[in-house]
Amino acid sequence: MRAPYGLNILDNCLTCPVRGEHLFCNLSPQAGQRLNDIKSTAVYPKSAMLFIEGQQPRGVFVLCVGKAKLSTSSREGKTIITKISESGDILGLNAVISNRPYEVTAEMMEPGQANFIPRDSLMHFLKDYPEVAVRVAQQLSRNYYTAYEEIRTLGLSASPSEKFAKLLLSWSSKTMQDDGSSQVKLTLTHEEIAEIIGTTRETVSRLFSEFKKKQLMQLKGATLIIRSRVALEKLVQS
Amino acid sequence: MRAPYGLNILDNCLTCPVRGEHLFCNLSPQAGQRLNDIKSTAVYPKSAMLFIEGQQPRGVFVLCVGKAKLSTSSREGKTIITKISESGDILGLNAVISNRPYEVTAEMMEPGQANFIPRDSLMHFLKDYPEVAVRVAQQLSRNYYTAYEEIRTLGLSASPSEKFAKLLLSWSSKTMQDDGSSQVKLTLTHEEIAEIIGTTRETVSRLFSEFKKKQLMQLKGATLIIRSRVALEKLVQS
DNA sequence: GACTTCGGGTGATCCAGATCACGCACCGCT
DNA sequence: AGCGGTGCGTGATCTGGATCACCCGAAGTC
Repeated sequence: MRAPYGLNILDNCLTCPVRGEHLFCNLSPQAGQRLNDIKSTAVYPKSAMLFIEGQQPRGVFVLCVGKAKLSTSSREGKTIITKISESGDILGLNAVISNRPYEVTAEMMEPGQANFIPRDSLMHFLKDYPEVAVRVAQQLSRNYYTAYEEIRTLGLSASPSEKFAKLLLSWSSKTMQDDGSSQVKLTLTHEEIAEIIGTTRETVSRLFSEFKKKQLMQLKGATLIIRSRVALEKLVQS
Repeated sequence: MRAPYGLNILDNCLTCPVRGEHLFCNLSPQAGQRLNDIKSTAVYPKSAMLFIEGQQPRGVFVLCVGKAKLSTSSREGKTIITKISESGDILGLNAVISNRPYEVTAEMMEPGQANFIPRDSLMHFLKDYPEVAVRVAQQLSRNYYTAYEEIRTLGLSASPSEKFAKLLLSWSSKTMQDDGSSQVKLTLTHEEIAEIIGTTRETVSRLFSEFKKKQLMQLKGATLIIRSRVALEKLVQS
């Protein structure tokens, strides 16, 4: 299914994986060249940690292949997953720009590959190519919006069912069909889903049963079929 | 107590209110001049809305005098306050940079004054003065950290008591004494505090009694006396 | 084959905090 | 005074999920 990772894709890894809409796309030739010079590529096994919450920011990672989960933990070990990053995403940008410790832990969920750009090189790069600095600002601002959405979800939507419905909707919007239904490969465990919506594994289990019973979704093997977005949206308040 | 607001302070309003550490400080003379040209100043009464969640971004506001509360609401009217902004803060920057609707509502909590910079002017300003663009990126990144803290608080710390303790700590850190105690003027209603920590007014009332009983704090008129940070910190987990 | 490990399902119990429902003090009215 | 509005304190009740405690099946692995 997924493209194999290997040297053959290294080259186009920084060059606009899908729709060419990400940070380092459509740069001037010089900027592109410079970027190529300062980046280095590495392959990571499953469960590899790109960086860990609290570490000093070494640099940013541009995820090329594989998914990574971003999470924070409290001292007692409670963990929340704030984002599942995919190919093309830039990880660690905030920490690097503001020179504060990484605020999350980034862990590969499957074998994959990423470009690394050291902090110093990146900062110089931004100084030399102001066009890129503006792009970075916009990227940061998008990150902020995502975070804000998260705040709204956590702060405004009370019940686990609501957050679960939101999560399903966010999944379904990626693979929309014309008739309003959609199919998603379910790669997360109940435990992980629980950490995303801030509840317990048991509750997630019960939510699955409940939603199936209510005909909101259906499960065939690892394929999740979302029946109607409309019904889900009714569950979502905020 | 608070300095009166009036024309006499207009001029230094953009020039580094306290420690000169904010976005538009220490600019080159040209940049400073340009900034002066594109800004305009206005006075706002209590309860004035600088902008409202969902509006198209007209521009940014630099708060000069007065406090403003930033909040989001769900459709059913549940509201959370995400930040109490004070003099020197820049409001609406994210929306303007990314050209998305304002993600919060900004409402003056007391009469005050702010500089307004229209979106277009600001964007041109950033293009012309790349040094400032980097500063903006850093400011955005700080905003992001604040948002992230909020997520941690909402997502990781379970109980209202914990969040309340956190809030008290954040207040106390502004006016620290040597002996670890501190005094704060309490300007918020229980209702507002409830909206900050995501609970109900009644619970906030009970938290006040509880914390007083536990000798964690004391209330003299509108002055809140925080006894020991250490004890509060024990309540805070994440 | 016997083992552990991991993900998942489900019932029973419990409790913090939301909700409801008051009463009370204070302030600005006219 | 008399009145409404607003903020606060507190009891009584109810309930959604966390927690605990199992069991089960599938997939390694020795």
